[in-house]
Amino acid sequence: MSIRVARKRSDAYQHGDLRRALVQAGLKLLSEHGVAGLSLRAAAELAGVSHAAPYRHFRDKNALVAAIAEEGFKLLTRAMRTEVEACSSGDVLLRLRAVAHGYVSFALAHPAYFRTIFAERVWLDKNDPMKDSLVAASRESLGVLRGLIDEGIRNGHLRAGDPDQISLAAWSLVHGLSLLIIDGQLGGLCDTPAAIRSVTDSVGRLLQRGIAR
Amino acid sequence: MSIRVARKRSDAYQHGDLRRALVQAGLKLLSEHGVAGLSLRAAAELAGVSHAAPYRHFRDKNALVAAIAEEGFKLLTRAMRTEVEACSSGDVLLRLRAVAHGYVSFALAHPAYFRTIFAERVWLDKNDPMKDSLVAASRESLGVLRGLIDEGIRNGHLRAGDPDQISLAAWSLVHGLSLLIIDGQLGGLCDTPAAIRSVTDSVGRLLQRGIAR
DNA sequence: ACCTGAACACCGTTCAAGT
DNA sequence: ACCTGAACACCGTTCAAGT
Repeated sequence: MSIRVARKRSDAYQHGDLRRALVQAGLKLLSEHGVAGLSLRAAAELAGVSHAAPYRHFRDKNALVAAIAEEGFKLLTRAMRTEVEACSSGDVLLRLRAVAHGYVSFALAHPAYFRTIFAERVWLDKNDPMKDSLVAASRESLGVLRGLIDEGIRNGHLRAGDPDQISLAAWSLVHGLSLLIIDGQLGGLCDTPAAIRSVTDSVGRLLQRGIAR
Repeated sequence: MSIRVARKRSDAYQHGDLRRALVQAGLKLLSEHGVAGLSLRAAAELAGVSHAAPYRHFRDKNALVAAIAEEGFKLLTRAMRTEVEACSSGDVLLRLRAVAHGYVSFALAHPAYFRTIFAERVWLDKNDPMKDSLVAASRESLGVLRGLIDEGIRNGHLRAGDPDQISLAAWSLVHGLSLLIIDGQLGGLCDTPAAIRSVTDSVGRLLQRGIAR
């Protein structure tokens, strides 16, 4: 996907929607140059604006990263929902596997983006006024998984248990697997989409055997 | 733990063991100022040496990070071994839980360090001549987990299965859980050692139910 | 062989000044 | 209200020069 960044016309006094343009620029930088390539100055330049201009819209770099992360969670949520709907099965276990696949696939397709979403500094900055909406976006992402687990427990396809614990286990599993792959720990094990599905499924099945009735 | 960095005496021509001093300085910077606080220039200053001196020992910052990561894997390995030995049970499942606890505890005790160990750039740089020993250190870490799983399959405490798959699932689970906690995703759920053990155990049990005989 | 100091191209952040 | 340009304190990296 090619990301468009609205540039300020050089004869204009104002940009119009600089905030949005900076977020788009950040996404472009992340996807083209990785985490290290994301800088306020580079984003400002892509938006056709001076390097100090972003400070009218974000109080620091971390605030821009938080805005990008929020956008990222929405994309992650959509990626998981799309997989679940494509599955179109009544079987909760199959749909859980689809969510897992959506999660891992998103991470592999947008590694720098995925890492940025979970970058600690975004989460540990208590004063960020944007934090509420970021947390909301994150909860919605996790909600896709959580909803299926609740449903499985309710209709008896999953063994009775604490849904918080089960969600956390499932989330940890797909999160860890995603990071091990994109950090290169598995030595290029997952190059093809088929290989991704195979690894995700086989790892997921082991947990499923533990939580299924 | 307070980390000592050997400084060059200002009247001396050479440092003596600058390479080692820079790695120690890196560890100190990581533990005191986080990932963002780790810079070649700051490490050089801690070692009492000019900012260009490190380039006689590391071809770039990434090479220093790789050396730090190698040291980190050794500490991680020791942390897991210590937990397993303290467990002193013949039960593979109990010892697996001890390994899991060692892994997660290490991550929570040294978050910046843990993140650095797995930083993608360290792994994706194919040309780094140090990569072989880094990979060896990483394999030894994973070997602690892997050894227990092999043993469990051999003596029948674990269900028969592909040990690669089972190891990957277990590793993904503890890795994901560690990162979700240190990245603040769980909202300060794990503040006390008891809470860490409780979460690790409950999540681990779900996977164990899937892989135990 | 090992280290220094100056230099270059980047950062994030602040602030007075412009429109 | 929004943006610019200069400034400051940091980076990583290179390179001629010193011991």
